[in-house]
Amino acid sequence: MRIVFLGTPEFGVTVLKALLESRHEIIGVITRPDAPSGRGKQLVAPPVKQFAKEQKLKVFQFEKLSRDGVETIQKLNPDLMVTASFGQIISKEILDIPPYGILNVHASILPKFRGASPIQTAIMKGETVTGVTIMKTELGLDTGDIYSIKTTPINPYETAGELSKRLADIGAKLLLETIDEIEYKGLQPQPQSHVQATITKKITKEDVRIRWVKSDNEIKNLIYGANPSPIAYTETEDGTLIKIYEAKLTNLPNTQEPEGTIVAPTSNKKGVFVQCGQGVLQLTKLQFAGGKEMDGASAINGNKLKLGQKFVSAY
RNA sequence: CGCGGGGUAGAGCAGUCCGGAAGCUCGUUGGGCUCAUAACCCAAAGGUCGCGUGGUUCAAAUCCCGCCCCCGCAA
Repeated sequence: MRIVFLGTPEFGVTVLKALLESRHEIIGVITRPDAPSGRGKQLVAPPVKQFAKEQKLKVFQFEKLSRDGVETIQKLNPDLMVTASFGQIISKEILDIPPYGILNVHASILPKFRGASPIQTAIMKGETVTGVTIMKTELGLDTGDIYSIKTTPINPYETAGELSKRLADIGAKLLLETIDEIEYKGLQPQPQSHVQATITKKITKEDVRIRWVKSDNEIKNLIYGANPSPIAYTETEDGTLIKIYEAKLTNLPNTQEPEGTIVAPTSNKKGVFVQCGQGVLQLTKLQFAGGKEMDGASAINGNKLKLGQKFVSAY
């Protein structure tokens, strides 16, 4: 089929790549405009654009697709369109263009975790299973009828980045299979159970501030769900910001210290062990402003953190 | 020209303001103690102090000039 692909970040690249290696023809790629990013506010192209350019595909960027892109898509005249974390709403006018409609690759088991951050949210909520859904793109937010679902377990110490990569691979494969079924076997989509739907919002800086009153396991899930972006953090009482990349559950008994305190481990091993609302969590990879990521022992060795020191825990 | 921090031994840091013998906590190697150890004791190796083979000086990690690299915030 002649396909127009719409996507923006790395997740989309994986899906686009799979389509490119398939029997289908990618007649156009639509992505969001370059945005100023990083130090110095340089314009950076979205990953999908970078990849598509390398592959010599036709790339179109629209500030607002529904407003500016209708004519372009009409001219391309695709059989099918595919979205994978595109990040923009698609108007009815565009939805009606391709005869096979628009398929969306969503990284959750719909109707659970609709919205912007299904992968991160699944980890933060301590889910043990997640998956990918191939569904019809509609006017609503991830409300379209479902064609197919594939599930996968979430590993205990899996980061959102790792999970995202796995789900992208799974999603890409499932998408191709689903297109085949639709085209050759006339697969029909099934409506979602809207009453059971849950929505995930964009993860904010405030969401990933560690609240030490929570349990060690909840905090661990927050840390892994926020990795590699935006990264969970805490701060010392003098206002030093510390990013936490990785942590380990310890099984150490609770101490008498208030939550957020760096406590002594049972062994003489060095490390950053923090008393949580319930349980003691070991911070194994952290980063201070201006520095690179380091392990817990290094933070202690360099006197960056000391035994008995407290992280701010009340907000 | 968005704001800011940093580059000193394998790791994390101090020393830089007020130039004058390269240090700290670990790690590594060897030895000792021990039933044993990631614990403890003793010893050793390991650094052109980011680069210029730049400038000032009797003397530069430290002051001045230029360049490279890393990172936090904000977006």
